[in-house]
Amino acid sequence: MLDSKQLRADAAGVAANLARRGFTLDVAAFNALEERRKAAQIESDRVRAERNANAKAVGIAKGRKEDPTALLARAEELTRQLEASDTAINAVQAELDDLLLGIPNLLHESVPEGRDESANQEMRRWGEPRKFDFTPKDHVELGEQLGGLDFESAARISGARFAVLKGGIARLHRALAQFMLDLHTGEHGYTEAYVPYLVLGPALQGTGQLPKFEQDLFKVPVAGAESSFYLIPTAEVPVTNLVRDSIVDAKDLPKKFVAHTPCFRSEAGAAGKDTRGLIRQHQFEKVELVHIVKPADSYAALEELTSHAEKVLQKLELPHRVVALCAGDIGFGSAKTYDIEVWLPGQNKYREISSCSNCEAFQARRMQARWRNPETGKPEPLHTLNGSGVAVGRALVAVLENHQNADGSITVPAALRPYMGGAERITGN
RNA sequence: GGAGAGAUGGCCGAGUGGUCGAAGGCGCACCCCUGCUAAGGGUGUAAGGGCCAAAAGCCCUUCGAGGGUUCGAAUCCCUCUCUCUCCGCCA
Repeated sequence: MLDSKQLRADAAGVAANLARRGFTLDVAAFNALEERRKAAQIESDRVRAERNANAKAVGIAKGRKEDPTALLARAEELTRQLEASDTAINAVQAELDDLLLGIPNLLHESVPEGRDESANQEMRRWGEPRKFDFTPKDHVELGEQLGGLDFESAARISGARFAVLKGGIARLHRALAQFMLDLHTGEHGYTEAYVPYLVLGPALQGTGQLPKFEQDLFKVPVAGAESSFYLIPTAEVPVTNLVRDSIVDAKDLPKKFVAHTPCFRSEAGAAGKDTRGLIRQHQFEKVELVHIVKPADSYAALEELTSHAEKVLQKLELPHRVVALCAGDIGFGSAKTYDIEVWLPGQNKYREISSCSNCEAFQARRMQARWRNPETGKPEPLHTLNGSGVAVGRALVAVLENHQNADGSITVPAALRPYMGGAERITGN
């Protein structure tokens, strides 16, 4: 959520920034609501102050054995007034919250202009797409030939957008996740976290998925309870919420977490898109990186986090490029995002395998996640960042397609062999 | 699932209807004294919001959450959540 002080002080500037993403901020509506809220709060505070003073006077009068009848009459009147002013303030506040929670984050000045992904800016490339002396297959064909990728069974069990992995490919999938965790904890200084996969609404509101994007989530009702669980769409949700409602000591920053979790997405708006293979599933695994940092450090942290995700692909010998998302393509809560795209020979193009975002204070404000700034002595919002390090399912796709051989077998990249019992190749069962 | 106990400020912990946002301690910050290795004294120290150009100051809210009783609730009542102990069950 945006800083409402900034919104009040510079509504036009905020609106101009949001317009870059194609979001129209109704400044007049905000100002009107804010005026109403302020008036209601002043009135409510005034009545409450009088009621408090009056109640105190009653106590004092009784202590002195004086007659409190007049004070009591006034008190009843004040209580009635208070009910009215509370109703008014609650109504305005609810409207204002709705408005504020639906406004996306401000963009960093370095974000390129543009309406859609065609305007994204390539920052760098690593590796050369391999020249095949045979026609490379895509991962679906490779996986089915190897007997390790079974979409038919998955469809029977759970319908579309699920997969069953078996044998060497299932192990490769597991190996990828283990490898990434070990790399990030061992070489990049992350603390591993194991977190809940079912979360409550406030956690999702903290990271920005709620209230606006409920249709993207799987909701799990609990018998007899009024609140439901949601399946996490990314580990970003439980991990970033580790600092919700807390004031972190400056000496404990930065915090860097890595977590491997399944992710669940309803893909409500993606009908017909990427229906082939493992690219877009309802359930997939991801290794997620989260940084909790001082505001002054967050852009350096974004570069660092992105480089950590790239390192995974480099060790797996997977050609890739880094792209700065343009204004119109950037996610709701992010101020700046780099996507990492891996080369997929089966599709003959680069496909997203990681998305690294600096959310600045956007999530921190929603979560009340703060640090005590030694310079001011005051609690101030932290900056939060997250990025995939990387998506395991898509990494599996990339390994299969990039390291395939003419006979349909897969060469296991050296970095993964320790996790594969030393195996150098995956062949059919 | 059953029975019981609890939830108060960064931490510990007092507080059962009225100047309680809350004693005391720890921690932290600053100051003073002393200076023979370790202490002694003082002051300050929650968050969120509002009025104000700003500071000062003042006001409101918050004692797990929500509701209720009351002129007035940390304190009484109800519901819920979480934690701990014992029993049951279980990976």
